[in-house]
Amino acid sequence: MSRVYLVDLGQHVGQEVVIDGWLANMRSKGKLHFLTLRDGTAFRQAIMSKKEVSEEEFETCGRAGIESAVRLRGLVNADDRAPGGYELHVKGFELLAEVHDYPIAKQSSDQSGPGPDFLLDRRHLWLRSRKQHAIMRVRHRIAMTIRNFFDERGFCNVDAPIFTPAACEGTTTLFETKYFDGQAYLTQSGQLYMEAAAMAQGKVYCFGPTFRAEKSKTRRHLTEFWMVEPEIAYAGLDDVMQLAEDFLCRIVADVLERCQEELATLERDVSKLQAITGPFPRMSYTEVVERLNAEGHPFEWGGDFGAPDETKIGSWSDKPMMVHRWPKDIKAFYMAPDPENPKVVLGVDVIAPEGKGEIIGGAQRAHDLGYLEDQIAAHGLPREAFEWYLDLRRYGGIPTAGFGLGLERTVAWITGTEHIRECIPFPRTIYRITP
RNA sequence: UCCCCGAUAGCUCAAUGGUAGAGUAGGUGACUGUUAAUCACUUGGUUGUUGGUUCGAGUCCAACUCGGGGAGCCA
Repeated sequence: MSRVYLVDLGQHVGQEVVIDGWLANMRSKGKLHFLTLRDGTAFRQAIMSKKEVSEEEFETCGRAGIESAVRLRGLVNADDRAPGGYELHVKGFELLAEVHDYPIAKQSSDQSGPGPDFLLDRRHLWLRSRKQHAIMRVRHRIAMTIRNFFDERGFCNVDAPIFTPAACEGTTTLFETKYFDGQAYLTQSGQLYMEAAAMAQGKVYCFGPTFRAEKSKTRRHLTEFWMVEPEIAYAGLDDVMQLAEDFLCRIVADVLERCQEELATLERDVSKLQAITGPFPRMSYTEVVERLNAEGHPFEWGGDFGAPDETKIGSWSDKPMMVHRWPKDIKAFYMAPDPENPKVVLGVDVIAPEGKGEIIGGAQRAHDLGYLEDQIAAHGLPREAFEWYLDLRRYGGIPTAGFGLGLERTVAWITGTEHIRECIPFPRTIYRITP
């Protein structure tokens, strides 16, 4: 008799097995206990009949509270009445850790659950719930797909530093920290380092945490989030748009294939995900502005899109929308100017469907030394901090291109989660740094 | 930094300025196929803090504290 994980229960029908887990829920009906077990791999049902266990085991189990740790021995049966199709008929019960006051109560169908602050204060326990478990599994699958996708395409993983000497993009607020006798900042993007790496390795990506000290209080913002940033040497805007499209299609396809149970738990409308196939619509910024105005949604050329604008743009397609060639004045200093129109730069934003907002920002990088020097000065950035970056143009400078994808926003879109804070294990927001 | 909203039982929320309520969770009991079980009974309160108006404040006013949504900014 061997210990078995709940997810593998179906492979042991007719066998007697041992399950180590926790009591996610229990319903008692007279001389029967229905236990919902979880062990990290899945949630499955066990049934304990009074006549098949000792009096003491039956009573002890009946008194055990939610989240008690239990070891069960029993026979695996296939049964259509059991969620998941299989259940354990208990023959032996051992209470490993008794719990009677678990702080997160189960919710009833016609009542709303606990509020966000209550649950976030107990995030270390909330992670055990079905929904949070499913979201973390999808997050894991996306993270694995990110690494697999780039590895299969010959990208080298070159990670960027967390401590940086200055802003990568200048405009956004950085977290400051002491660094021995001096000062350092937490990275807001690994991109500049990826440009250096791309000129060493050809095709590279970094994948790690990123920090923004913006005082944003919205469902789309965290102060610490994960970003994957590929960068390719000898590549342009069109290359990077195609890469982003292939990348998103692969992520969606992998989740659809390997996270079916999680998507069901999350009650995700999978038809919305099945619609995510190439090609994605591509519109220039100027075309978007013209269409917005044509549809009675006034918008002046030169501004950045707000949330209502993004929602409108997102409504034009069931697929991610690629908006390219943005006004130079509202984009970062390093973006390459469009040779056909000096007022715009070769950048692209990808707006996710279903109102989930921007998930990708990318660009072809300016490789002309003089242009970059002018841009650094025009943005008021400290020239000394960028000397190494300018070296990339002095020594073999060629066009590189890449993008950044926000992991949590992608998880929120694919899982259909309203708040980004549920898409990272321990969220960091402007008012929260615990647990 | 700005705008809007909120704070009442462990949790989610009600309560014309006039006795503090319900659901749920917890507790006790019943039930051999439950699916977030059901049914009966039951414990549970310094209404965020401070001050004010009033015969009387959960309710009206002010300030403060904490939080939520959004703007800006961005992944």
